[in-house]
Amino acid sequence: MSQESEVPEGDHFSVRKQKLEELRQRGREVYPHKFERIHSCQEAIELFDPESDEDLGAEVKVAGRIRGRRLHGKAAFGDLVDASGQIQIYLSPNYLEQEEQFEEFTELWDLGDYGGVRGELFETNEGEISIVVRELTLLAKGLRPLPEKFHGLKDRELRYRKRYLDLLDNREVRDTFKQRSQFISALRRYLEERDFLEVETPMMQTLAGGAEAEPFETHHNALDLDLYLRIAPELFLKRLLVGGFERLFEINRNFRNEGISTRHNPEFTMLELYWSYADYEKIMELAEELVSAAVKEVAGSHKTNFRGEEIDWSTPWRRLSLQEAIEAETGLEIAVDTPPEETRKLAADAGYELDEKSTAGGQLLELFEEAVEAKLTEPTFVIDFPADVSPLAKEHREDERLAERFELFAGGLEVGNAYTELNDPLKQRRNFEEQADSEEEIDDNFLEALEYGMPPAGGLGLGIDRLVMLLTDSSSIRDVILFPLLQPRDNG
RNA sequence: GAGCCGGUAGCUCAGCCCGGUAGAGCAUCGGACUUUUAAUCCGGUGGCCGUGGGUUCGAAUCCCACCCGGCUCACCA
Repeated sequence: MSQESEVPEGDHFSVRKQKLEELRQRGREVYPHKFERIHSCQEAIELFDPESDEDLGAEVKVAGRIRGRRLHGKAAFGDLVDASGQIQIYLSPNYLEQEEQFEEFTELWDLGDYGGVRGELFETNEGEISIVVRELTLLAKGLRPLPEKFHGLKDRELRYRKRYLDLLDNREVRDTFKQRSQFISALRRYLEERDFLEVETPMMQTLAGGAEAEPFETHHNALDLDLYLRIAPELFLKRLLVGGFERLFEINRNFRNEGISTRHNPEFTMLELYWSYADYEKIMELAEELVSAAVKEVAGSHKTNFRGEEIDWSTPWRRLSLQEAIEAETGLEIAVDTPPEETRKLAADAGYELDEKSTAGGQLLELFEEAVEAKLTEPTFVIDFPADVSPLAKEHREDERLAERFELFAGGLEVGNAYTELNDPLKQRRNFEEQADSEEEIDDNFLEALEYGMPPAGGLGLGIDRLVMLLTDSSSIRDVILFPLLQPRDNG
């Protein structure tokens, strides 16, 4: 530096602020507006010609964050990182156009600062393609130290609260979220290519219907109107079937005011699609083609690993009825209309403690969830659910005690739910009335829409977060949601 | 909501059983060093030991409550 160092001791933050001031006093812009980057780090490396006899190769102009720095008196090395990768920069007063930039770099720059670099490519004695720096531009001063590079950021709480640091330090995290994006993009493309229309329906609803879940409540001031965040888009998407859209889908958030777990975040992403004139058989074919194609596209293979087990997404997928699934796992043959107390007793004898449910179907479902669900590793359609737990599904064409409904499981997780949609407005009203608690309001506007005539249709819901968990071998849903909900803290 | 585990320097971690006044590596600061790459060498700074209470002459350490997080379970998708 010019005379004595102006950088006294102190904590990281104040030391860096003083360096920033010192740079400003030297006339340096600390947060410039732009930088004409010409090459990514990766492109710069690829530009290097190992055959050339020249000491110095092509001129490049790169920008990124300084993640490593090795100072050697009159020489210095730095690692410049951008989204494409990283490249080493080499500084020496001999090469810099402004010699004083050398001590700026060694004394006033810090790890984590953003910088732009112009210089020529060369290969070091150790064989690393590097840039000998001619001109150095500070692009943004960092005031806090980044987590240590070698061990990375490990603290789970910090990783969720400060996801930007997690992304900076942990490559797997970056890869997971890239794959999430690619997966959703692949699903969308597949559906668009088949003439499905993407729509958006209300997140804020006066009645939270389409699923059974506790909603979040909110309020519109100007209308003085209580509203709910949606728990499902289903009832609105079906209105659009009435409106004549024959193939449609929505990829968006649902909100459920329930417990948080490794499989549950209060807001989560669902794909829901509806297809006029299709039934649940056709929806099964679509679902397996859609998901296996998207998995293949993102993973490069139909096989993925989840919690140490391989999942093979090749079609066709296994199909078995709910009753078959229960019998295969427990040996219990239980009819859909076996009274709930009896089912509970039979299950208890077989070693399954069930919560009390009011309906026969509810008790059967409980047994399935308890005994079977976690064991369904390979993609499996469990079909033909009890009608009394499927109020939005059409009754089974061969057995009115059943609904034409399937759920999709993989890796022990429920990832999909689908029906031949109920389009009989009178039956739908009866189902709502039978199901509704006395307090609960029925969505009359939806029923009115059905009364105008909804075409026969199949519908499907896919839990995107859980599919991404399976795709990326993430054991917690928080690892596939960039900012999972956490209890707020003072610092974060 | 319940059970178990965890919270010590900016980061990664020891110390806790068995109480005696706070440690390491990286980062940071000062010094040496012109091809290093987890650079190296020498010397420093840095802590309300999650919060509050209790026991004790003395608490990071033992006890109680609470906060935050993780895992398992419950509710659910």
